Amino acid sequence: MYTYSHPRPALSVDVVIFSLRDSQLQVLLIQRAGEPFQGMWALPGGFVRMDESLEEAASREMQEETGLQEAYLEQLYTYGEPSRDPRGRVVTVAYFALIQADAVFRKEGGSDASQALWYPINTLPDLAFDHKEIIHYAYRRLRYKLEYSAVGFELLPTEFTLSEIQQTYEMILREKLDKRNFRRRILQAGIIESTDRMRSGEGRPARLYHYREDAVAEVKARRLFP
Amino acid sequence: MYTYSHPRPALSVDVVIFSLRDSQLQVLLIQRAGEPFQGMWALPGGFVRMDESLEEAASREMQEETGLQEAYLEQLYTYGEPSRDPRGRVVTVAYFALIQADAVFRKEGGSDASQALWYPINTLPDLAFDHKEIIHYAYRRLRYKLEYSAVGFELLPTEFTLSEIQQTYEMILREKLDKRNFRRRILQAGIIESTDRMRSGEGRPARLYHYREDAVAEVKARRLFP
DNA sequence: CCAAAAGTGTTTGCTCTACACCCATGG
DNA sequence: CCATGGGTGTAGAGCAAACACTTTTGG
Repeated sequence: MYTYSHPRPALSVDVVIFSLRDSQLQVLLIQRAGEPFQGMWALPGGFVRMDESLEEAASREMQEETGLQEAYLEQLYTYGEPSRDPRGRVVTVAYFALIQADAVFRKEGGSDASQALWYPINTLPDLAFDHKEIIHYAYRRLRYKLEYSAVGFELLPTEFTLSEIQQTYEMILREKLDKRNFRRRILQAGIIESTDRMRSGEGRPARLYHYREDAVAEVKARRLFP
Repeated sequence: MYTYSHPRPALSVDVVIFSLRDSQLQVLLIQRAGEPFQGMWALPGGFVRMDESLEEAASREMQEETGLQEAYLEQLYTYGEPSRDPRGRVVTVAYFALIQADAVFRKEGGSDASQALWYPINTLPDLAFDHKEIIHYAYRRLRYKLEYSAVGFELLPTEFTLSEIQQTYEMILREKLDKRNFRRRILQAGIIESTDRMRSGEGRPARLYHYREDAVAEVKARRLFP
């Protein structure tokens, strides 16, 4: 069943890196230096090395582009259409990553990227390969997970106000939420704790909260047939 | 960024094939003919060919083992730990498949499998590679999807009674469901239609229903923060 | 004192859950 | 006529949604 000498597809990882920047959900893209799709934008990614796991490869690519090692990282889907890369067979394992808004970010791209830039999810440029499809799927998964898990906190700094969480949710879900219901729910869920610190800005200062690492925030989906 | 001459992992697909047999959820396994793990049981699978997509490869493997081409097939996860295959680097894309209970089944295994057998999900034998982990993840996903989608119908014959659906759900979820609530929900969901046919067995004959192909049965998960 | 954002409860409707008896058929 | 599984409705509890005003600070 398993043999050793046969033609093999190349195997790469691509990472959809999300972050909140300028009050928008943005994706990190790099501009392609060479052919094909020269000058077009693409997801950070590269080939999987023989001695690293897929997750390590994704983490390494992210580190190379952003300087960040610690982030929420989740495998998304594996794309393997024979025609997805014009140069030959390349199968890619896509990951999606969430970066905290206050994380340090190394501006200049990694070794092999000519340029790295953040793009708002709603105004993406033309993308190389099937990367547009990958990003849209990642965005769909993010919205979906937001509804039944606490993944949204991965995008926030370690301390945040209730209004900031709500804005995050509104931004990603693209809908307005009721302030009182939102606060009641999130507090009842027991996944955040209030600190004794406040943040001053315009208007009345807001209490700062932080995410409870030990929180079990998975919520059972409503069953079709319970 | 992309180059062409570099060592590449081998790429395979493995398929977790579920079916209801003898009123139990069962998985199709093959017995390994050669080393490593000779004589142990494993998932049907094999290498991806250069000219086929991943889904085509999974479908082909399923066809070789079961004789079935038409089935529900969904990509599950890609496993790529460098040490998962003792012979070298093999990355595998796992799929899960659901086969209707009344589907014709070619008993003898395919070309390279010495033997193929159905095992109840609760009494699996020792498994080669990381296949136990893969099956458990597939089972978890199946249970999960059952709760918010109509995927359960993929396991049923084209016509079925309400009791049969309920038994299917109870079997997979491993819990007893209330008959009246179950029936009300499934009928209100509008994903099945009654026929004018009945099935006689012991006791009062039961009305037969069939699945509406055009049904939109995804149910919004209960939101943590709506 | 005014602008800006933070913070706070209650009512109403709907959905989920629990629960028990009669019906139709075959032997 | 009896055993077997099929089929049916309702009341109570808990959850989700809608909704507006007061509080605190900085300028």
